[in-house]
Amino acid sequence: MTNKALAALSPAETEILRLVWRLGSATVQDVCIALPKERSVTYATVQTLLRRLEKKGYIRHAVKGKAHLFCPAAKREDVIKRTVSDFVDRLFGGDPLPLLIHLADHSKLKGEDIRRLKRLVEECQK
Amino acid sequence: MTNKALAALSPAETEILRLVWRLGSATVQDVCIALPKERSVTYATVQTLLRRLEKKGYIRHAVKGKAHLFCPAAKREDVIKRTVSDFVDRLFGGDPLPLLIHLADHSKLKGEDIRRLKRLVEECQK
DNA sequence: TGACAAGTCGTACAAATGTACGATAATACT
DNA sequence: AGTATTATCGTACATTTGTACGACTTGTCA
Repeated sequence: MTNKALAALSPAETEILRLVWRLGSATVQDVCIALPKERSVTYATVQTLLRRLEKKGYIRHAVKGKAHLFCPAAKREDVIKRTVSDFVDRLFGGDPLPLLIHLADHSKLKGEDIRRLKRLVEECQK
Repeated sequence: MTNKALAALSPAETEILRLVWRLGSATVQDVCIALPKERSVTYATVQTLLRRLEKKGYIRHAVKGKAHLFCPAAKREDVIKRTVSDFVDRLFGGDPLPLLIHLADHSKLKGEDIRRLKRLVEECQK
C-alpha cells in the first residue's frame, strides 16, 4: 500500500515527466534540450511544469551548484500503469483489448519486436 | 483530406463520447443512464459535455420530439487513432511498442483473444 | 386549454492547465 | 571586488475543464 494516488497528470506534465524518466535526472536546461525542437516552449514554462510535477509528488529535486537537479520520486512502472489504466477506462470503458488490437493493427513493427510480442502474448495463456 | 484536426478531447469529454459511440445515438438521458453508477454527475453536467463535444465537432444532434438526439459526427476510428497517438507521444515519445508490451503484460486475456492477437501480430510481419 | 413533466439554453464559477515575465540570488570570470 | 551569466522564485493571466443552477420552452395528458 504505497500509492497515495498522486494527482492526475496533465498532458504537458506527462510529456515532461517522460523526459525526466529518460534522462534519469535533469536540470531545467536538460529538459529543454531534450524536448523535440518543434515543441517550442520557454525555459520558464518547463520550469513551471517541473515545479508542478514536484508538488504533485512525481519528482523531487536536489540542489547541484546553483541549479536544481530533478529526478523521479514515484515508480515509473506504477505511474504508467495508472495512467494507461485511466486512459483505457475513458476511451474503451476499461477493456484493454481494443487498444491492443488497435496498436497491433496500426504500428509497423520490426521482426524482433513481433517475436517478442508473440512470446508475451503466449505467456498470457498460462 | 477530411480531418480539420478537431480540438483535443478532455478526459471527461472522452468518457462521454465513448458512450455516444456505444449507444449509436443518444439523448442526454440515455448518456446519464449509460454512465457507471459510481460516476455521479448531474444531468446538467452531461448536457454541457455533450454541447462541448458538438462545438468541437465530435458529435451533432437532431431534434427528436422535445429532446436532442446526439450522434457521432467524426469517424470513431479516426478519433481513436489521433487520441491514442497523442497519448503514445506524451507517455512514450511516440513509440507504441512499450505500450503494447505493457498491455500484453498486464491484461489478463482469454484464449480466444490471445489467438486473435497472435494472428494480428503475425499479420504485421508482412 | 391549462398545468405538468421533461427538455434546452444561458450562464456561472472555481480549479486546473498552458504559457511566461520580471525580480532576485548564486556562481563564475576577470 | 565587480560584473556578466545563469538559476530560481513569485507571480500572472488567458483558457480550458469539471460541475451545475435556474429560467424558459415544448410536448403531453387530464
